[in-house]
Amino acid sequence: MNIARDNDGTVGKALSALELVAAFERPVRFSEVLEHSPYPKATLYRFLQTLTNQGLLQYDPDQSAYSMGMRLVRLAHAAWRQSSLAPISRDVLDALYAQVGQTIHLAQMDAGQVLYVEKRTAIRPVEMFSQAGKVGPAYCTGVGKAMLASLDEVNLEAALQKQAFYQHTQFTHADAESLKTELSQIQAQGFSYDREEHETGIICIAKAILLKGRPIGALSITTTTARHSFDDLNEWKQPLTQAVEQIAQAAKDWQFPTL
Amino acid sequence: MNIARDNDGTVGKALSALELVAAFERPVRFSEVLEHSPYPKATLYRFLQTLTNQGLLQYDPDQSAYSMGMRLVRLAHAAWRQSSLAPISRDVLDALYAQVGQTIHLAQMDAGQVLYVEKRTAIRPVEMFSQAGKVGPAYCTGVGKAMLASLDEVNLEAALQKQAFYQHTQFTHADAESLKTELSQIQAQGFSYDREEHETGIICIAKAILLKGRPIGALSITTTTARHSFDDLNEWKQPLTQAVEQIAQAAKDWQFPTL
DNA sequence: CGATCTTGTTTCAAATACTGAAACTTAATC
DNA sequence: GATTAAGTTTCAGTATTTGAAACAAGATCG
Repeated sequence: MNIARDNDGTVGKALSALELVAAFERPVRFSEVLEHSPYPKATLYRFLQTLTNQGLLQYDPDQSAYSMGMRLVRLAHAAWRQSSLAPISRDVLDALYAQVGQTIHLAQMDAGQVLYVEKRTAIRPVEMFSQAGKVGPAYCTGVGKAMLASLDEVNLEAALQKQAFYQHTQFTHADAESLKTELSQIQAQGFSYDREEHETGIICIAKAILLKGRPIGALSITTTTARHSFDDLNEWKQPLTQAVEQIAQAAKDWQFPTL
Repeated sequence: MNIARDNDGTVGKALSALELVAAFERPVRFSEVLEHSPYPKATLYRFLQTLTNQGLLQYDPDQSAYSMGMRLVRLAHAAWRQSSLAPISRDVLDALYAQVGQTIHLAQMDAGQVLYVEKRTAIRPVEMFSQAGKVGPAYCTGVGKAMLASLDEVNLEAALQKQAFYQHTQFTHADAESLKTELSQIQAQGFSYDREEHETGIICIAKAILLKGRPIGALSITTTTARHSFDDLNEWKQPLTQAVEQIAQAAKDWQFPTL
């Protein structure tokens, strides 16, 4: 998964150890981490100690297990506030949600994957980190394809390298070629669609948010095949476009960092 | 602020550089960071490069400015899910909120500070990272004092070292002595109060969540002097206690990592 | 109950990566 | 076009990291 990120000396290695712990999604014992680690015992041991010292990991002596540390939450709060589209998009999303009444996702790109930074849903208007911070694949989601379609040659190739092309449903793109064909279409029409490519029954229309020609995020309106047809999606083109433009404008004013 | 965290070789130093950028709460240029950094130019430069490579920072060539990276949000998502009380407390908080109808905070300890991991409010039921991940002082908040009061000798001393004792209002504790006196009271009565110590007009009742005698978090019900008197707070003792116990039980079942 | 195995922690010399003054390159300003 | 400021690279000296191996501390077994 992380191919090109480990070339950064001690810091890079320590972070890859952190990522290792994160992957378990539960507290893990030292030896479990060791099994999945490329580093020798002593080295990994010191990494985990350092990370724990630094508050990026937590150690529970009772279970003798490591889990992710709360310092990350604090740091992410800073990241979310200063580098995510979420804070500047709040009002726009509220308005859009009021208008269309469907589930809305705001996403950004991270390491070839889609990272959801904000969401609106009927049931629970906003869910915390349980939703924000979640990652998803780029090659089979509306927001993912929208962003890929407006990447330049170089960045696109890099991103495509990282796609897994796992066949989630019968509609999922199987390879880069097939995906590329759709990307040019998306580029032409300005909208991207998810036609049950990620999950059966789930469809959406999405549009990239551009700043200086580069995608800084994407916005999508999601529904189910039970409630709407593919054609219905197009009825949201106008409100979606308006919301995207408002966010783009806000980002421009806010001197938002380009990807 | 970070006194004892820098003794961890390269990783610790790099993280302190990251924290430096976080402190600005906006994109910063290299030289701005340098001014506030203890490291020489070349060293800091390499740190920022490494952090950027690793996705913990983002670099915007147009503004030539660094900001916090999205990888942090992804990592924090993992932390929040596996190490915060928030996921297991969701239903309890919903029920408590339904019952008392006041603002509710769920917090944990991080480096002597209070870290809010979940919240319920009337206006916007749950706010994302804009609320979760926020940090506050321990010495002058209900949740902070509740947790301090149930710490053991050693950890308490360590935590007290880190308190700023900034005089937010006329009611704020001015020093460790004064605070300690109240802590023993809190310990005796099992509840902690914020009597406008952090913000004028804001009062709350809080209670620590214990696991094996150690505080793993705290829960508070907040209101204003305009709407309630100090005595009114005691009417929530029962529901608050119940919620705290439910969360403690859930944490026990979940083998929640102790601080 | 002592032996054996498993898991976690520490040691230490060799190898490596980090350090930071200084030189250099750009870009901005006058 | 000269001057200053901001950012980037170099390089030898040095401090850190590395990881095999030895060690400790529990568990498990015969």
